[in-house]
Amino acid sequence: EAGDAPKAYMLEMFAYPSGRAHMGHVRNYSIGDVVARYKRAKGFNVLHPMGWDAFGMPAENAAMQNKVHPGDWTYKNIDFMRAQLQKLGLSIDWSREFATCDPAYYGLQQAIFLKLFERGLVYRKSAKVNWDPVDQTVLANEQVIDGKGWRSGAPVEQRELTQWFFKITHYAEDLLTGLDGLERWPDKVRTMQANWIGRSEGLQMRFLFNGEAPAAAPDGIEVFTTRPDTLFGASFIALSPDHPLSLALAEANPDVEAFRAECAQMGTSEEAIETAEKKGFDTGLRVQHPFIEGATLPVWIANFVLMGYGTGAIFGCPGHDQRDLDFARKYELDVTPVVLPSGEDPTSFAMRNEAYTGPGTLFNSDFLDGLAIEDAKRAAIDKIAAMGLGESTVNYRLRDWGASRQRYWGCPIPMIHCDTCGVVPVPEADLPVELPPDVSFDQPGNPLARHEAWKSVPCPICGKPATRETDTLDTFVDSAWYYIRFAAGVSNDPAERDYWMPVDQYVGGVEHAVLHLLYARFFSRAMRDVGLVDLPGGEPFEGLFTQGMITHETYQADDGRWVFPDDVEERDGALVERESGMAVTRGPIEKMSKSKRNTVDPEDIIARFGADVARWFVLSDSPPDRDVEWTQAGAEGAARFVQRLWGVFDGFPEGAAGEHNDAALELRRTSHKSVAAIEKAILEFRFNSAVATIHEWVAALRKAETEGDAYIAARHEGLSMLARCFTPFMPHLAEECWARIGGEGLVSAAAWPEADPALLVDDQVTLPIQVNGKRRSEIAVAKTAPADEVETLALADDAVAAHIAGKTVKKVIVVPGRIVNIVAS
RNA sequence: GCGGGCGUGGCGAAAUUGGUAAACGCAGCGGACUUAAAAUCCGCCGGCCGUAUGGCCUUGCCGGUUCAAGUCCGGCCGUCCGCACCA
Repeated sequence: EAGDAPKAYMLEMFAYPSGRAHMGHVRNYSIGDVVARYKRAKGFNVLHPMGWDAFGMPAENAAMQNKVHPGDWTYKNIDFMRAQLQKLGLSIDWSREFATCDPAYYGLQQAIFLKLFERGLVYRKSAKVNWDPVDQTVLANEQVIDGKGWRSGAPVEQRELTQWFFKITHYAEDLLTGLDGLERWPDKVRTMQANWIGRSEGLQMRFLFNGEAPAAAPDGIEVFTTRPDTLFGASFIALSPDHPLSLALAEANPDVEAFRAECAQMGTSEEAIETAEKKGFDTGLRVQHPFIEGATLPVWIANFVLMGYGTGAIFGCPGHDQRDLDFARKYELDVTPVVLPSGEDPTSFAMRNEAYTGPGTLFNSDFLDGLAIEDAKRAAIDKIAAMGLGESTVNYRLRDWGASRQRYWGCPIPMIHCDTCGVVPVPEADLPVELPPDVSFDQPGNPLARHEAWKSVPCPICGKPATRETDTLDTFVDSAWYYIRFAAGVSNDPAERDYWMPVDQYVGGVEHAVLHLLYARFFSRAMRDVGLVDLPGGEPFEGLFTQGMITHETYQADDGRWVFPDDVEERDGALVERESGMAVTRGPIEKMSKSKRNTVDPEDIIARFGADVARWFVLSDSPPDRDVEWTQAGAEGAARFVQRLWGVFDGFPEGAAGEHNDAALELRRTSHKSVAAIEKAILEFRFNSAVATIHEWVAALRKAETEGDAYIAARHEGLSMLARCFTPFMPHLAEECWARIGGEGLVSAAAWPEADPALLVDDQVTLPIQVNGKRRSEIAVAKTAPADEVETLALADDAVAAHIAGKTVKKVIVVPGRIVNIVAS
C-alpha cells in the first residue's frame, strides 16, 4: 500500500490442504499472479493473500485410517503445500495467511453465526435430510451418488432431523437481480446461478372441498401454478406423498400408507426419475372447480409431485403439461385442451400424444376464450383474487441452506441446549468454542457427540447443567467469508477490511459456479446487513474468472489397470507397459486424476525444468478458461524458450550504451507495439496471446543488428521493456535478465513500461487490393494517404489491371488503413 | 426435457468494431554444424493443379444479408458442461 493509488484486491480460490499441490493449483495461482504482478507494476495498491480451506472429511478419514489427529494431519499438509507454492514465486502476502481450522478464524465465524441468529438469518427446523447410516452423518445432495453414500457406499436414508439453516431464501430476489450487475462474470456462471435460484411467477390458490373438508385440510387444498390460464383444463388435484393431507390420510388408511411406502422406495437418481412410471392413488376426495359451477375434481396422491417445491400440491392440466398427460392417460382422467395453437380449428382440434405448451389462444374456457396466454393468466388471477381464493405469488427453487454436519472436523456451532431455557447462544465473551483435541475415531459417528466433558456446560442463562450443540458447520460456511477476513489484515481492522473489499478479481474453477459462489454472495449480504462489512452493493467479487482444467493422456493395460504415462513405452510399433510388457491402449485425454493415473506432480516439473517453465507452460498454449493438455513435449518447448530468452539478454554487451536514431526505428516500433499488445492481452485474460507476442518480440530482438549505436540503444530499450513485460509470467528469470542488463532494484518492483504512442503507428501500410472480394494484389501507401489517391494507385496496379481488363469498374471501396475492394463486371 | 458453451491445418490455437484466414507454439520434413548422435542454427509445413509467376478450393452442414462473412441472420448436425418429475 502506498498513498492514494487505486486498490486491486486479487484473489484465487484458497486451497484445500490435501497433502500435495497439483497442476490445477499451479494453473490457478499462476493466472492470478500474472494479474496481481501486472497491477502492482501499474502502480495499484495490490492485496494478494493466500490461506487454507482446512476443515473437512478427508482429515477425519486420515484420522480413522492412520490414527493421526485431523489437526496434525492438516497443519502438516499446510506446511508442505505452502513450501510448494512458495517455490512457484507467487507474489503473495503470506503475512495474512490463515487456515479456517485456526480457532482464531472459526471463533470469528461463530460470532458471525450468532449475529445472523439474532437477525433471524439463522434458524433451526426439522427437515428431511440424506442420512448415511454407516458414517452416521448427514450428506449433502451432491455427496449422494445413485442413492448411496459417496464414501461408505451404503444406501442413503431419508431422515427427519432438526438442523440449523441459513435463510438464504431471504435474499433470493436480490441474489437473482444482482447477477445482472456482474458484468465481469462469465455468462455461464450467471446463468447457472439464475437457474439454481429458479424464480417463477404464478398463482397460489385454494381449491375448496366438495362437501365436508377433512380435518387435516380445513381450508381446502393450496396449490401453486404458473399456468392459471389453463384452469378450465384442470382435471385432477395431485398431492405429494409427503403432503400433510397425505400423511393424515395414511394414518387412517393402510392402503395410503402402502402407497406412500412404495413412493419412498423409488430412487432419487437421475435415471430412476427419468424412467419412473407415473403412479397415483385416488383418495376419493373431491374439490370444487373455482370457475365451473357444480364441477368437481378428484384428489389423487401422485409420486411425481414434490413436497419441496411450491405447496406440495398441484392441479393437473393434461392438455398442457406432459406429466399430467401421462398421468391422466394412465388413470383415464379427463383431457381437455384449452390453448389452441394458431392456425388450428377449434371444432376439429384433437389432442396429440404430446401436451401442447406453445403459444396460442384460449378456448373451451368460458370468460377466457379468445385471450392470448399472458392476458388469460392475468384475467384468471384477477378472478381468483376477487373470489378470495388466492393471489399471484413468486416461487423460488432455492431452498434454505442446511448447514449442520454430524462431524468433528468443522466449526462448532456456538449453541447450548438447556432443558429449561431451550436453545441458548454461547455468550460472545466465551468464544471461540474450541474443538476438544482429545477425541477418538474408533467408532463411526461424531466424536463430539460422545465427548461428555466437552459437551457438558452450564446454561448461560439459568446456570443449570446443559449440553453443547455437537453438530459442526458445513465447510462451505468457512469459505463463504474468508475473503472478508483476508481484507481485514493481521490485526482484523474494519477500516482496512472496508478499504479492500470487494475483491476486484477472483479466479477459480467452474466447479464452484453455484455452491461456493452463491453461498459467498449470500454471506457478504448477510454480513453487510448485520454491520460486519461495509459493502453497499453486497457483491463480494466484482470480477470472476473461471479457469479450465489440466488434462493429460491416459493409458490402460489389457487387464484394465490404468498405467502411468511414464511407464509406457513403444516396442515394435505397439504400446506396452515397461515392467510387465503387457499391451497398453491409449485412452482419452482427461482431467488429471489419481484414479486414472494421469497426473503430473508439480514437484517433479519444478525439479526438472524450474518453476518458471511450469508457469510459462500452463499459461502458453490454451486460453486460460479452456482446458489445457499437459504434454512432455510442450514442457520441453517452454524450457527451450527459457534458454533462448536468457540468450538474448546474456548476448547483450555488458555496459553498452547508445543514442536512439531512426536507423533502428522498426525494432523500436516492435518493442513498443509488443508492450501495448501484451498489456491488452493480460487485461483480457488472453495470456496465450501475450505469450505469442513475447515469442515474436524475442525473435525480432534476436534478428536485430548487433552493431551500431542506434541498434544497441534500441536493443537495450527493448530488453528492458521485455524483462518487465514477462515478469508476471516468469518472475525468477526476469530478475536475472533485469540484473544482467543493469536494471535498477528488483524488476518485480519496477513500473510497467510505457509504450510511446508515436511508435505504435507505422508511416507506411500495406493495403490488400481485392477485385470482387478476392485478394489480387497489395500496395504500400502512406498511412495518411487520402482515399482518392489510394484508389488511383490501386487501379494502376499491374495485377489489378489484369483482373479488371475488359470489365467496367462499378465501385471502389477504400477502407483507410485496412483494405481496398474494386467491384467490376 | 430445459439452459449454456464450443466446432478453424496432424495437434494446441490466432484473427476482439464485418476488411489479407491459419499469427505463435507443438509435432513432422529438409538442410547446416558433428566421425556420429544430442543440443543449436537456417528453411518448409491447410488441400488440389502447376517447373514457376500463379490459379482454384478451404473456418461442422444448408441457405441468407453485404462491395466484403470464421465473425451478422435463419435452419440443421455434432460435441461438451450445468440443471432436471420445479407444477
